[in-house]
Amino acid sequence: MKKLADILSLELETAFKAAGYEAKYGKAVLSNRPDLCEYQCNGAMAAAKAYKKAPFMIADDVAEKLKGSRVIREAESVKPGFINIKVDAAFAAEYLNKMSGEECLGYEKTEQPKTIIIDYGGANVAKPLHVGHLRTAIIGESVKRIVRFAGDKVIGDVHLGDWGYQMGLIITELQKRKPELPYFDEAFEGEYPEEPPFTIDELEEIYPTASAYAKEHEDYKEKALHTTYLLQNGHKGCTALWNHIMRVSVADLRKNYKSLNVEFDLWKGESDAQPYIPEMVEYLKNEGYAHYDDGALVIDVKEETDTKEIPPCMILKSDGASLYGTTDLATLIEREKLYRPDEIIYVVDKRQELHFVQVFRSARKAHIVRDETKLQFIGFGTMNGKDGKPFKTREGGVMRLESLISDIEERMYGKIMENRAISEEEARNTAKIVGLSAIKYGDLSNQASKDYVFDVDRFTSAEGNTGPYILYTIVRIKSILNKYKEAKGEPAKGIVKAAQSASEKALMLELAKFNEAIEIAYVEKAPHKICAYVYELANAFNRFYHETKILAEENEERQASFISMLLLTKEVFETCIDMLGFEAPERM
RNA sequence: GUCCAUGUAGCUCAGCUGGAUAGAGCACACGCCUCCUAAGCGUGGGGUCGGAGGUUCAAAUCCUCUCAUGGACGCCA
Repeated sequence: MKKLADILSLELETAFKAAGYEAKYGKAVLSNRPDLCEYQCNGAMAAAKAYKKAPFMIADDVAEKLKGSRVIREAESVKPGFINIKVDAAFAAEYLNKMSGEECLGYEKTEQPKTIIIDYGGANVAKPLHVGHLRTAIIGESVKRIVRFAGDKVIGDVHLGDWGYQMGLIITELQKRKPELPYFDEAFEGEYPEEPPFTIDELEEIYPTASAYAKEHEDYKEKALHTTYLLQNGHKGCTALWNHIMRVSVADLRKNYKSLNVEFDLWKGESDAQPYIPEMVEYLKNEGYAHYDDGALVIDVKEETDTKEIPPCMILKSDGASLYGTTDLATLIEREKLYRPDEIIYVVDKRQELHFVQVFRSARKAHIVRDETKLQFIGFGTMNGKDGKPFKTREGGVMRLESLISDIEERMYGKIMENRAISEEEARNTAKIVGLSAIKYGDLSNQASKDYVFDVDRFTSAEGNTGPYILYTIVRIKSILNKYKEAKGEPAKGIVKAAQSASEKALMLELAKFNEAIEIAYVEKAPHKICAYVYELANAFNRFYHETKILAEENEERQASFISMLLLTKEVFETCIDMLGFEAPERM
């Protein structure tokens, strides 16, 4: 359904026209002086020049024509030429009732759904997730959910780092430790065992050990490089081991992502792109898109309008090996072939922006993607500690995601036990839910492209603009609804009556902004806009809550209206936080 | 060196396709639970919007210059 601001604009346009001015000046925007009005129109000042007339005279004319509007209850012309607007309370109630009857709470889904691939996560096989993987997972998941809600067909791809030197290292280290395994016996003819020769814990220990060892020992490093080569060229034993590594590691990754409420539709990796590379390289050479420069095969991506030198995109190193960009281009070939996406969104650290400029330009130039395929880079900033430097453990190492999460859960658990007398099991469970909201909201409430300070105390504190504060608000609503249900049965939707108090009306207008907030977040792919909206809504609700006795209200009709509004508020909240990637507990 | 981003209250951040007195939260000082979860609500102090010019009736917002910080700049991912 139409956004409230648009409905108001329509009224204004009509009024401007009726008063003899161009309709385009009649645009309603949210008031920046809530003490004076709810919406405002600045068009009279813009029109003043065109009509060579004092702005307040125009505003007067328009305000006069707005009298009798069903939507606008009050339109006042003020000082230089503002038109201050108050929405009709009955109309607002009507609007909410319509909202609660609609599938997406009044948000209009896109008419022509696009197919969009979101590339996020980027976990590395056999390496534990660490805080560096947090932002892409959280932001990517939220963008995915927003876009999906908006009606597009979305495919989330984790795009695993599952190919290359790291795998060679792991296999080499395995051979050193367990040389008797059949995978290393070139004469072995039988079936390899189904059981992997290691556990996930061993696997996660093996990589850092091997990596460190290789740096010190040249012969070991060469062996690892050779093993990588063997793997990439289909060596039987290596491939079998690689499959084991993949299975064990991916199972563990799934578990970890699940606890973050992050779900991928595709578990593709760099290895999936490899089969496309030889043909792609031939194609690039034959068609003249790529050429040799300093021994390396590159694609020139410079453009006339560049303000700085953009280096070429490298396809093959001078030793013939492929690179990051090669895999990315080959991945694009696969994606075009399998999914024909209208758009591909990469949620990646912003420091990689140049790399993606090179890849995108190469893909266009060489027609690896169709001209109409949109390629978008969403770069996010660094997660810093309280000292403003990249987030580290107290010892200065990289913090594993698991420990970060359990730290936060522990904190939330303590807080819950302080405040409520509930079973340990429920407290643990609630701590998980609330803890996740603390982490995610703390991240998402910042603009993605900026660096931000990850402050555990602040995020978990539940005072101010935090996940726990939002959840607390929702829990309050649930509590009232449950009590009402016990006493009077199932609450009824869509019977909201005109507001009678200021805080009630403020809440209603806040609810009515839902579709606009989602649209902005969708267009800008900006989860923090949803956070801002949810926070405003929570404030509006809590103010209303404080001065309104809902369950004690004696007027049945009025109480039913309150309850109906609460149902809608809860639904709006839950829809929003679902887009942020977390949920609310029953109690906290 | 070149290019990009950022700079808003003591701290953490919104606002940036120009509009009225620049907003939150934390912290600080107060006030509010015989009443639906006080993890709440309210009141107050706190600002050269990094600096200087310019465009405009109107600039935190647009343009130019400048300072500070961070980042990226062909064989890593």
